[in-house]
Amino acid sequence: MKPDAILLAGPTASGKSAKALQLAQQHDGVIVNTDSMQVYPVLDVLTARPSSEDLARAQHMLYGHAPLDQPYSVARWLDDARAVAEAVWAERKVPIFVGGTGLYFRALDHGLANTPEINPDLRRSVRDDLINHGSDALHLRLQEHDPVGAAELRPSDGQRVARALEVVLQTGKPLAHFQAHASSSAFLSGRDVERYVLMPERSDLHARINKRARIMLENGALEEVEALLALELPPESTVWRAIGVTQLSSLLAGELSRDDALEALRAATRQYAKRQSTWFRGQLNDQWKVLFTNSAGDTTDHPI
RNA sequence: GCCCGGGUAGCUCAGGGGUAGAGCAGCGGAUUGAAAAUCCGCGUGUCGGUGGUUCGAUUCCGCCCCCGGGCA
Repeated sequence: MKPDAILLAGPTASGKSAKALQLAQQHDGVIVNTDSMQVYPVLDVLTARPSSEDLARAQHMLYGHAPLDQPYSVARWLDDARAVAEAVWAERKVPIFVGGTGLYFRALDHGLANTPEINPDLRRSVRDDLINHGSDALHLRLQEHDPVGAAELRPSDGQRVARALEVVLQTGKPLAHFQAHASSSAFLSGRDVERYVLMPERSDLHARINKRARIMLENGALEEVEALLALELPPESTVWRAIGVTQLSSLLAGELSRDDALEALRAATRQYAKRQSTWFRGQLNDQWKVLFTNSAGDTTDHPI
């Protein structure tokens, strides 16, 4: 029995790509990227996109398709994912959503609030204020317009404060107003969905991350960052946030030795994997099945 | 062999007669339109070993071990 869709989550370097290929071959599936950085081109190696061998073994969608100089977001991704899923279903195939971005999986499962598109000028002005005046100042403004929302956010959480502020400034309604209303974007609801999350033993995951970072550096990650820098993208481009960009830029600038840059890349990746693990532990519901792999390589599965 | 300097958290190091503290690493948590983002919390330790002085030693003294550097 084929499911309508399969969700495969897991921290970075947990072996998602290999598992995804296995599932794709088993179910005549199409692999759909569910990672916020692999949507961009250029940093193929550094963002650990599937290799050309992997791409040849199954159909892959939403990898490297997002222009670097335009804003992309979970909402755009969710629209793209729905379009892809419908096309895959039309071919009577199974979409397999694979990635490490917890928020994207949350959007798949629960949809997003129906918040209107924010005017780009307003958006930029709020983000500029965040940079120029700090998140505390922004939080004070939020208190005037949306005291309830402000009370729920830490004044130091600039990103969420800015988001709440831009919504209330444009719509006159607090963000919570939109979040409280069910959205129509949870297009998987009512379908037969299998959900898996890969959870390797932490020490094993660290070893895999450390090894992969070295291989990334040997396989052209540095040249990718050089190519990215040459594009002279605006500072607000999301791709600058990809792990490794700052570390390898420092290496290119001569501010870090190769060994120090490698260690910094590894540490940042380990920290990211930890945040991902926290998300999966805390946010995924009992419809998810955990595939736990211990350091001996044995995998056991259990409900989350 | 002798003379210095050093041995304190996973790493780099500070401290000093009342069982110790920073940075980094690490660990836990939050997460609704930049989410690989953003934010919150937590020192995890035979203070090299062993004798001695002392009410009390990681701190002072002796001896031993180890790591640097110098003189031979």
